[in-house]
Amino acid sequence: MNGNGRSGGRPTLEEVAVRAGVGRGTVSRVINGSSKVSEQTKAAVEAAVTELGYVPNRAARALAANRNDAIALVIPEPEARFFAEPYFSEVVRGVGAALAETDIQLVLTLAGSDRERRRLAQYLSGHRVDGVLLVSVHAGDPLPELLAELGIPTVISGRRSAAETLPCVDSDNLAGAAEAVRHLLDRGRRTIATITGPLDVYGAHCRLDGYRQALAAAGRPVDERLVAVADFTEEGGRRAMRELLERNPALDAVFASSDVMAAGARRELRAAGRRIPQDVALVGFDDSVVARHMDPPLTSVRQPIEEMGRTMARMLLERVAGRRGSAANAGGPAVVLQNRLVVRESS
Amino acid sequence: MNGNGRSGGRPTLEEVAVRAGVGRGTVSRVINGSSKVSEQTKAAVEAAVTELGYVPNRAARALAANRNDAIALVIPEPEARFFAEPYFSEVVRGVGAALAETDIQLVLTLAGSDRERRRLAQYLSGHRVDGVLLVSVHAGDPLPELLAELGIPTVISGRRSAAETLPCVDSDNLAGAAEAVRHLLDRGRRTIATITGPLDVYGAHCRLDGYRQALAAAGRPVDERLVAVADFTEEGGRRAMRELLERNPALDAVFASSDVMAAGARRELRAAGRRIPQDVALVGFDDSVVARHMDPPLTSVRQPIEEMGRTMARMLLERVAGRRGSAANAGGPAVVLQNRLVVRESS
DNA sequence: ACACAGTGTGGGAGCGCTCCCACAGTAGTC
DNA sequence: GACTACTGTGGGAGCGCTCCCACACTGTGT
Repeated sequence: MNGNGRSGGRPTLEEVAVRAGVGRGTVSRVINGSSKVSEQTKAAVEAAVTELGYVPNRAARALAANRNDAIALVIPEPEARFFAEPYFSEVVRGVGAALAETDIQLVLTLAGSDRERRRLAQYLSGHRVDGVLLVSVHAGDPLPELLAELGIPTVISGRRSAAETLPCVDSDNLAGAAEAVRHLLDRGRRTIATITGPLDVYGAHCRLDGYRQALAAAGRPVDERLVAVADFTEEGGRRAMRELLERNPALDAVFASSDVMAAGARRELRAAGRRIPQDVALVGFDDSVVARHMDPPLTSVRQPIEEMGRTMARMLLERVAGRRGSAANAGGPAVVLQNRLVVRESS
Repeated sequence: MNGNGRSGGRPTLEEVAVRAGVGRGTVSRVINGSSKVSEQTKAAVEAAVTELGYVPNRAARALAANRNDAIALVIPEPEARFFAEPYFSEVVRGVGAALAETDIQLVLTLAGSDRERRRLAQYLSGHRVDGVLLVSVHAGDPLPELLAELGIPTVISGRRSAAETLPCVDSDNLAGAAEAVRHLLDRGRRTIATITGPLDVYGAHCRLDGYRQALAAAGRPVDERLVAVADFTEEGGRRAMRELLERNPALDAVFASSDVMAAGARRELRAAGRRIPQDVALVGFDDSVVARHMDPPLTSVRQPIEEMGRTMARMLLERVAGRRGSAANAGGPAVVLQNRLVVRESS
């Protein structure tokens, strides 16, 4: 009646200690794989742990040790739709894989509306996670700054500019785009147009640079009439394609900076009676579901998204571990992973 | 030097109490919106809270109150690919929306490999979450049972059978399929074939039943040669379509139980020189990206996935709240949401 | 013989809350 | 005017850990 009916409940550290005939401190040391414990005691403790089916209480541990054993993955909701559809799941998969070996929770946070973003800021101020993974941050986003102030380790995906200061993981957009264009050149295409994303998005900018560099490297002049800026949407891609066709009726290849825009372009090409790939070769970017199911299947640049997620998580964990030692967000190196061209029938 | 440098740290309940000139208990009551506190004191406490920027320490709260303020969303990884691509994100979005108003964390757990599943079981045994959301559980999955034993409230998506015992949220697969078939009948199609998913998957079974019932309701006999069983993959859809064409060269419509299978079917139809929709009308299920980007765009049955996620989360929260009162998983009602046919050019 | 640095180990203190008992104050009742 | 019945409120105890100081013990060097 005095609330001491604990014998039925989940075992505590103390109970393990009693069972193993040692002190609490020793059990704690064994559990945390820490220093100096004799083999013998260690074995005894481990036996007691398995016999009792002991699982440490996360809350107690967090409270005592002042950490959370949790990191947050922040998804900027509105963007999520833009991105090649599997993007989101692949990132999660990568992050999950990196976390699988650890005892760290993945807390998912959506930050779509302004209201949600405010809630998120408030949430983060509560220091409820040890670190934060930010997916596709905008140039003007105040979140990174807030996190820096709070001293919460952060890793972002995708550089916001060439001079990214935050630790981040990106794919080599420039090289990927260049490879796509080189591929078109290799196929004998002579007049290669490109449909870009909004140029204030750094990644889109890089892809355009890749296009330019590949042409330049092949000794081809870059004709600005072959460049159309769109907005990563299908309709935008379609409009851009229409423009390009008007300006350059003789074009025989198009590199679109996203599969979705490529899908729009494809529609316009069809409407204009151009065959793919016979009349016009088409290459996209993202290697999304759209690419695989397009007719004809779309050649596309594949980003190692899962690996990016894994790398981000690993970088973050390192930072979290080293947190106490030094500055949390000291300019970590940007890791840039390679893209790969997946060739299909559209080119 | 004695570690008492707390003045700079984050404020605690106690500090708020001092500031407001009240006791700890009172602050706790205000924070938790609980009973009997005079308006006056309440206001004083709230003022102190905002002045200090107080945010409750989640770990301390969890430890003291023996709860977690967190629920887990378990994603069976391998499946995730099967499902219409946006499925995953939409569920998350719905769950996130339902949780936005609360102070409850969403913990994401991937359970792909057997190893991961074991880890998950271990994780759950640790009672680290107050409730669990299970997405697309298999008939033989031991997880629901484990959770029941542990007394952890659970809600699943998609019934495992007609006699589902767990609280769950599902969409009306039968009605959705029936609507699709009725639509084809309305369009004047006479010979309507169907490509089904594996029939031991309850949802696939229901869709086939819907097909049958719609035909029966229209007074049409159901010809079993018009039914081909596939496996929810594109290649499977293609093979099934080939079979169907061989057996019924005169068919003029196909209802596929998933968009991906429809994509396969479309390819086979093209190869066979059938035009869509002139010669053969095609309808899919899921209304995924694939459907929107198909050529021609695919008519498809749309499941209210986001709403399903929202509903699941709400059901779970109710159960978590009522946990102490009674049995956690007492046969909750299955909520079945309506599907909607999205008509596009393929039919 | 002594001091001295190591190793392992036990256990007190305390993390920031919630729970709940005790108690002051106010009001209603015989 | 003493009794009971609230309504608010304060604060002790304790949730299950980690941290760290203290205390054996072992050796080694003088």
